[in-house]
Amino acid sequence: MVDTKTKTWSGCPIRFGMSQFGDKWSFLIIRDLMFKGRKYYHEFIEAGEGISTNILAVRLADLESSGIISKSRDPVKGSRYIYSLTDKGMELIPMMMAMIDWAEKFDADTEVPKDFIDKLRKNPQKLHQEILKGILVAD
Amino acid sequence: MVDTKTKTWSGCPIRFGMSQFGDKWSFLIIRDLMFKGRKYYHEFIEAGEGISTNILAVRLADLESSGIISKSRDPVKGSRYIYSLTDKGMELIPMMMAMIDWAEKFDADTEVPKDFIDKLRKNPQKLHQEILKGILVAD
DNA sequence: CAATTCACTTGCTTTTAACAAGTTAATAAA
DNA sequence: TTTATTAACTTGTTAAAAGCAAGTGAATTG
Repeated sequence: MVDTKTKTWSGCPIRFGMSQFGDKWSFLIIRDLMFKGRKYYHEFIEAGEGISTNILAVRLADLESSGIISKSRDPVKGSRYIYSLTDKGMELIPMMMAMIDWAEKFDADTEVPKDFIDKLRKNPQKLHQEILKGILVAD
Repeated sequence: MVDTKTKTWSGCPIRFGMSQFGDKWSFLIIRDLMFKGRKYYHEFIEAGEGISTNILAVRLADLESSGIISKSRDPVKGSRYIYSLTDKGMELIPMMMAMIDWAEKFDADTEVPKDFIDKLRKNPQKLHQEILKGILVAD
């Protein structure tokens, strides 16, 4: 995506957000990095959402050029890369938590672990910190 | 959009959110309704983002069928409709506020009124209430 | 050093969005 | 009481993006 048209494409914060991560696949990649512990290309593919390889490559490149994620060689296995959220990406945690909170209210089929939702509603800042520290237990 | 494929398309809250409002135009329409006081078809067109009429019609219909917005005849001028956020739509306020907060931090060009940002950071619940009551002064 | 794994890239088909023009329903003006 | 006008869409066509399948090239393992 990364919309380059729309005159200057700035001024409005929502428009800015959309220009940086405003599509389904970007959200799902950020979710994987933020909550699911996924960090490799093949893990995003295998997440089962059905993203195609070319689209994943473009989204990862876009998110990287937006400074939301960063890419580095895996020191353990040099043939692969590790993707991770930058500070800028991590600062999307509150927005993602708000979205999870909303979805849990309105979708009966949404399966968020109970203690995650409890923590989210009782002590969001603590949950935020846990996610930052990577203590979060992946569901 | 409204993705009907993806086996059951439920379980994950982020995926659910994406299925209901997960594209640029939906976000911008919600923004217009939530913060800009726009409520007519022509106002969304004239918002200047460049949405085309057919896409706007589809997005409005999708958001309505998701229960995020509702549509009714304008009592003053019966030839037009009024679109408004439902309670479900209003509950997206925290998510939108989190997004605005984020964008303001990372986009130098984002122009959010200072008192809006101040309120957002000092007393988000009060701001939330003001938006609900429609007291919000459009920028 | 041959084979394999991982991370893409390329080419083609299908779907979605953008653009322009036309249609319909409800007032407002003549 | 036609006639025009405004508002809200539809429809048809073109352009762009996504989905799919197969191929490529750099590491690393056997």
